[in-house]
Amino acid sequence: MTTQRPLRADAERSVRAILEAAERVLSRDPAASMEQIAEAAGVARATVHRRFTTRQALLDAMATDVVRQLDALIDEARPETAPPLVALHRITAGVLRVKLAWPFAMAWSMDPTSPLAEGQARIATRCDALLLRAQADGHLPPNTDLPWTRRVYYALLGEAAHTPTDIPDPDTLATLVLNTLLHGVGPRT
Amino acid sequence: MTTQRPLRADAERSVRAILEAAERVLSRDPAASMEQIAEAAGVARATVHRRFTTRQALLDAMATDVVRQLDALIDEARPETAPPLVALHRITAGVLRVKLAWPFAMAWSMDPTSPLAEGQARIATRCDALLLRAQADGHLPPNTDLPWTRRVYYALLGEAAHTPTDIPDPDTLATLVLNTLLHGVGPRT
DNA sequence: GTGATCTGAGACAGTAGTGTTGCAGTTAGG
DNA sequence: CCTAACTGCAACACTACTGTCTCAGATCAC
Repeated sequence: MTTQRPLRADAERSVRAILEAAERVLSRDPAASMEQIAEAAGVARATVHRRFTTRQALLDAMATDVVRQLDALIDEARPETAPPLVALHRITAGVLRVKLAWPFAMAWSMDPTSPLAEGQARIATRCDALLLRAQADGHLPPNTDLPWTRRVYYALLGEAAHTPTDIPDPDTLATLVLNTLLHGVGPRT
Repeated sequence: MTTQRPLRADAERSVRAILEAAERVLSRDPAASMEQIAEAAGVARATVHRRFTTRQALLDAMATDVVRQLDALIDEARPETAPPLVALHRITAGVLRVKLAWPFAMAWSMDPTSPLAEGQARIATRCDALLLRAQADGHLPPNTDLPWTRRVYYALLGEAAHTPTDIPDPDTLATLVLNTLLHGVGPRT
């Protein structure tokens, strides 16, 4: 939808500026107009429509970009070969980085009404596979409810990314998320 | 804003129908128009505007109603006298009931951009007080991060309410939420 | 029953956003 | 350097929603 033949350098710059501006503006107000996005990007409204024929196309581009980042980040964590908890920590920190930089795109791309069911499902599957490895290593009980576990994991990620403190460290947050996921907030016996 | 002198019986009925229709429609599409809401309520669009001068007024009324339900439900759980975990279970089940019946109003009333900061804060305070009692009874460790605990609790409530299964039982869900909150998904040692 | 209140229907003006187009001027790239 | 690609600007048609108003008729409350 967005690319047909390679764009010229300045056009490529416009695309980036628009995507980043859209993130800034929409994370503050999801109903913001194309005009507000254009203004924040420092381009004319017509230019936004030239690069993204429709508002929906812009949102899709943002979501696609985020999903691509997530896939890449999971690859880098070596989820099939690294020790499960290590891979889990890497992925958690990586996802938090993306969430902190692209909160709107992230939320939208994982929304059930978003047109990225395929990407969502692929990521969920990879997540489940890693959780199964963790289970095999005894970090999860044999009778674990896998869907519930994944949903709790997602929810904790979302919550951690909303931390009010300034400039949170993704690795610290990842530790918090995984500790909470595995052991809850109750006393360690 | 909404009530000045007691409404006539039929007007009261319209108000209820509109509120319930708004919940149905907006939980499917948060951007739905007043016309769609009116149609779902079985009244004319003008009637919606007569009862709620503005779209915002309608949303506020929904949120206010939900906050009132939450306060009542917390009262009934006797959070200051009942054993902390018992009160917590009652409240959890109650909140889940409200969340299942009023998902949109609930989300909107707890949204940071919603104009109900006061109610949100009061409920958070009551929640914290109960968590402190649980801590005093040894159900939470002494060094507990209370805000994080509360946010995890909220997140788990939200996740449990999105359970895809049909007609989930609030008490079963409450047990799941509290077990996960206190012990996580890892193996019980 | 009677008057006050509420409703549906329809029309109205006003606002705001979307997506398109044409054109003159700028910029990138071979 | 010269062409093709890109941009800003301004205008345009279009759609959709909001909020208001009027009025005739239904419904409630006393």
